[in-house]
Amino acid sequence: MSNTQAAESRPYHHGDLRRALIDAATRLLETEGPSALSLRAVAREAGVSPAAPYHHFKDKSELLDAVAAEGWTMLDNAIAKARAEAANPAEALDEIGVAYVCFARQNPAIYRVMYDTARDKEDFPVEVDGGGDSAYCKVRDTFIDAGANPNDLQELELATTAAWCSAHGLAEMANFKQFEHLKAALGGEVEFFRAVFKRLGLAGHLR
Amino acid sequence: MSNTQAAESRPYHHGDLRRALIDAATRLLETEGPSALSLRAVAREAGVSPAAPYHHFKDKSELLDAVAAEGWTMLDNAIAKARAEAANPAEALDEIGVAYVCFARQNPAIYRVMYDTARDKEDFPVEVDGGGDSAYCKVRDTFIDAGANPNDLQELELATTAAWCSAHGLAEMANFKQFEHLKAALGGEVEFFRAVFKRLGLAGHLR
DNA sequence: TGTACATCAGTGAACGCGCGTTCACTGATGTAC
DNA sequence: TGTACATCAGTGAACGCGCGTTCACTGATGTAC
Repeated sequence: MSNTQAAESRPYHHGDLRRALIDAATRLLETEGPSALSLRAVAREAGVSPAAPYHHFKDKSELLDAVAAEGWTMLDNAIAKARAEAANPAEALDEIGVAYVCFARQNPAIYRVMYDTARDKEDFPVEVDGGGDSAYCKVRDTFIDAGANPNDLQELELATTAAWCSAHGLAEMANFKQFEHLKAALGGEVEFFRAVFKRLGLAGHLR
Repeated sequence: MSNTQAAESRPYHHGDLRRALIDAATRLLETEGPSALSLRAVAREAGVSPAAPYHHFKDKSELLDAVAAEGWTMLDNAIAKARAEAANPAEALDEIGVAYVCFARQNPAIYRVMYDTARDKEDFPVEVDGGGDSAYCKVRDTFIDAGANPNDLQELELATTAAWCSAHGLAEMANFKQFEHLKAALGGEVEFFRAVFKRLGLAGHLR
């Protein structure tokens, strides 16, 4: 009806279909769940034909990779924020954990895709080596801040791994019904997460 | 060709098709991966027609539930064994963790199905309440053996949850390439798992 | 500034596929008398 | 022990479906002269 090129009319070419497809996939993922995520459904959600995505992604898995990559960036940011806002390094470890699990709880389907694609590649999408600023490195550096010996690399990696696995495990199980009375007793879900990390005492027995 | 009713000829009725279907699903899962697990493929693997499974399972998800249930039983047994064989309660906590992760590593696809069906139900398939002998209860009781106050239920549940989440997280990430040099440095995968649990110090700071 | 043309980003119809499930059926098994 | 019959556990063909991907195409955009 309208011939303006504003919001309601479809543009001649799509401003940025790549972006729109990633957003559409994310939206679908969170509203319909991972099993509903087909390339056709993503195209439908974005309002383009089923063939259009192929101009931006080699195939379906490349789209999923892009969604996952965006998820890791979001998670990186959440961790950086938690670290920056913590009062001290020991608290930072707990708060990073809380932020991690909160991210997973708020974006469960994206979180799922992040690990599914990682598992397929048998590859952690965060650089473990090198002085990068990946999420993994941020956690490791926080252990050093908290008093870990920066020269005992093995101990440092074990500590980081242990912390990361705990957070991932909690993230995956956080929605189980069995935890509901614990959450209620502790005054909320976030408090429950914090209590679990405090119980783990991540920074408690550094040499 | 043969008219004996021994192994090579198909029996008139199938001795125990329900069992055979669960086994076929398990086999497919571990050889082809979760995405290959269709009801038709399971029937094919078991050597029956696509409609045959419907005499034993309402639908596909009921088959998956049965596979998952079997997995939980296997995991329960592995945990019971580790607990029984440990020299003392504190060691038992670590060894239960190791046994847990080893089970997941040896049956990755079943493990995946176990948690996928659990997640769909938002339900831990181990009884948390009641004096049952589920895996969860075994871990909790081991904490009591190790000196936890049996009357501080909240602390007890937090400890059990923290331990369980750690094990689950490690199980999901154990195959990532980034851990390979840690495994090598520690003398093997199992030693790596043990080191992570020791680092977590599960029993270390009980009141 | 205007025109010719290559390139790019879409369309929509079509392909072949495997899926979950249903259906009417058949042949073996178990039971009542 | 023998027969009639209900029940049970299979078969195999068929259904409709949505999927990933390809194809020839078209219309808008950008560039060279």
